[in-house]
Amino acid sequence: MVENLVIVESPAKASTIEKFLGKNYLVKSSFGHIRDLDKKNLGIDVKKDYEPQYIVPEDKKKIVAELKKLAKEAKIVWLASDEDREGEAISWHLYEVLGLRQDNTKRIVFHEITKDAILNAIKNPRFIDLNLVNAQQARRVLDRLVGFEISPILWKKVKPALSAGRVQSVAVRLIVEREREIQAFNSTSSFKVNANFFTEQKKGSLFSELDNKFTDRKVTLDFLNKCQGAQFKITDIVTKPSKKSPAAPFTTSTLQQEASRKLSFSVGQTMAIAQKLYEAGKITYMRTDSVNLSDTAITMAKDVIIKEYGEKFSNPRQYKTKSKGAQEAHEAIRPTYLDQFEIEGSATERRLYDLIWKRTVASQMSDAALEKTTVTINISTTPEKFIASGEVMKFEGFLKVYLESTDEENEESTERLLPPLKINQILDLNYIKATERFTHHLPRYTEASLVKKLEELGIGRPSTYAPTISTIQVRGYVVKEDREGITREYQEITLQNLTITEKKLKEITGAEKFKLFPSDIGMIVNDFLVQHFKDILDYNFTANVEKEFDEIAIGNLGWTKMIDKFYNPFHEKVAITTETSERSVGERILGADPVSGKPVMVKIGRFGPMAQIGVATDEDKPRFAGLLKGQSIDTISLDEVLDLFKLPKVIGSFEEKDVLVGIGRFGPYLKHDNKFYSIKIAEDNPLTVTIDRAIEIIGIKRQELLNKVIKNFSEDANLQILNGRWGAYIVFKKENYKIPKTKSAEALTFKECMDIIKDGSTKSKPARGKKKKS
DNA sequence: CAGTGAGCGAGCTTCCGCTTGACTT
Repeated sequence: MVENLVIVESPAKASTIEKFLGKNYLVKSSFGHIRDLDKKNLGIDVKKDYEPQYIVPEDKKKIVAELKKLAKEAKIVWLASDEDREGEAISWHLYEVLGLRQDNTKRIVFHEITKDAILNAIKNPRFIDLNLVNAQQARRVLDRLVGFEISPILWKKVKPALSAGRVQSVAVRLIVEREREIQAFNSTSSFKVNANFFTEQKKGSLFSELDNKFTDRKVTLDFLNKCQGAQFKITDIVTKPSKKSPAAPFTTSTLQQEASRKLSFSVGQTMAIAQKLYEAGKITYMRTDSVNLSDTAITMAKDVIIKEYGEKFSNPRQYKTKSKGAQEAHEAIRPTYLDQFEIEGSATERRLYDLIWKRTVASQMSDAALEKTTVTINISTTPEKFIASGEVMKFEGFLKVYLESTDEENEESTERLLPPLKINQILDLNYIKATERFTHHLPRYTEASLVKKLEELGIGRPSTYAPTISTIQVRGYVVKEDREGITREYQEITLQNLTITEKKLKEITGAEKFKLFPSDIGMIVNDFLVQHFKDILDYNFTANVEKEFDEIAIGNLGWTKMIDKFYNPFHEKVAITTETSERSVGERILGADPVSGKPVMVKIGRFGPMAQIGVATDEDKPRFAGLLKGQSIDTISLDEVLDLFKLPKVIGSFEEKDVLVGIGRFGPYLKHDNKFYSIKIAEDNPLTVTIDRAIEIIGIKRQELLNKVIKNFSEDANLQILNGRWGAYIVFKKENYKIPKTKSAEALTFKECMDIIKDGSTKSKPARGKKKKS
């Protein structure tokens, strides 16, 4: 029997702490929350003052039973869950469920996993803070009420199995509104003018930009005409020191952003890799909103920096959090041992570790010192000026290790090293080039930039960013995809050797990679929610209720009182909306069909977005067509819809059989000789695909099928060895069998195959259907 | 796998935040 039982939230933490505490302490983990509201119904007795109906979920019963047993044997139970709202609630639930008593229970907290911090916590126990617990109950109950009362309205009015919630619905709203801004955006163009001068007998060159942009071609030409034969003189040189400071150590959100920008990881991937590193003891806890480093970490960093880079590079500092609603129960994300420059592990683990190491070390290094020089160049014939700017690094500082990336698209910079220059120097013009540039719409969100935005709004927590991003995609509100850019023409006008030449050039614009786009369902659900639940969809809703949770946490407000004030008007709104709102299928009438005169509309059907000509009556059946991937109810035009009804059609013949192009359940396809061939929208347009291209597609598919077969057997046509996604496998009568790793697929004989089949142990199970509930 | 598409409708779906495994393909 052990005298002291310590309960923390995470098992990795438990084993670390146990080492610090010695034999008299047994450290166990609760694996997060051990109780939650009943899931089968609302889980709240609204009539009994919102009494929560807590149950221990199935997958937590085992750990609860074990803790209960250990608690009974221990003299003192130390509740050491995190020091935040959720952590306090975990301690309280443990207290209740394990049947603890005041006299044998102590509540302790620490923000860093160091021996000093733990021992210090043990010396300063307190009791469970019920006000903080109540703030958590209010948070929990509010989220349940919002989610479980609004979602069923969506099932009724839009589509079954949809969901709404305080966090996810706002995330979707951000994406829908950004998309609409982008659709409404009108790009304008202007001419950016750069000049390049010779210096020092044509050895060097000086690059500069005009302090003005011209709105059209004519004004630009006028300007260039004036510059022909003009004199260019340096009138001013200003040199100013400047500095750059390192970014704060990683939190969950900034780690997700940097791993996305620098390593192209999705937020889910980043968290999965970080979890591995954490469990291996390589980094501190990865779900945190704090930028704090422990004293030991700061000392460690200082030692490493002085040893590796020298005294001048060291600048120990502590950062302050800027994010709204941060609870700072943990340290920032950092390497456990800063003197471990690299680690063993998979490539992604090593890369993420490297990123964390650099960020942490850089945060403890000196500012970089720069010198910025701005040179003004007058033009004798016109008041505009050219500006050349240069930057010289005086001291590298933290930049030796790491520089944070930004979300902005990389605009070409004119800042570079300048050649030696003097005031009143006359410059010899090489060329002036005016390039037409277009204004940009705001960028679409990536997973990581959406997390950043949510954090700014104080919505969601480190532990939920990745799951939220996943939920809105799983529900089909949002898709992450690439979009190909379009080719755009732009003009370039050059003055060189006293002649002006004009060129038309082409560039690709608007290409997107791994960006979040709202789906039709996402837009319809969003519009419905914004219309009927404006206050909950408000970007400040969370911030406002957080203020009330804070009041509850300091004992100024009763939690059921707060909920009551929210629930009464909310529930009434739910009832009214259920009663009176129209079914919402996002129907949009685009005009009349030029052939029949019947109305043409788009809306959400049973199987997704569709177009329809005519309305169902007793004698008339409407015609239907599914929308293509990439088309949206919100933006599709009448012509595009009419095109959809031109399919299916025969586009020619091949091997004396018709080739048909159509759009089916799984997108556009070719049909030939009763076989189907998918058409990829990114590569071909089903409406304009030619017979020649169709034959090519058929050929490619046939070749793929040939490559797929590794071996046929004359003994039995049912038996084949095929090449699949996971290597070679055996197919026999439509069942798949794995090939033991010891055998080579090509060399297998008929008998060996039949033995494998008879044995049956490597038979693959049928593809998993819908997840069974646990 | 491939031209579905409202109306009677079984029973089900859903929230946010703590934490890790179980699972194939």
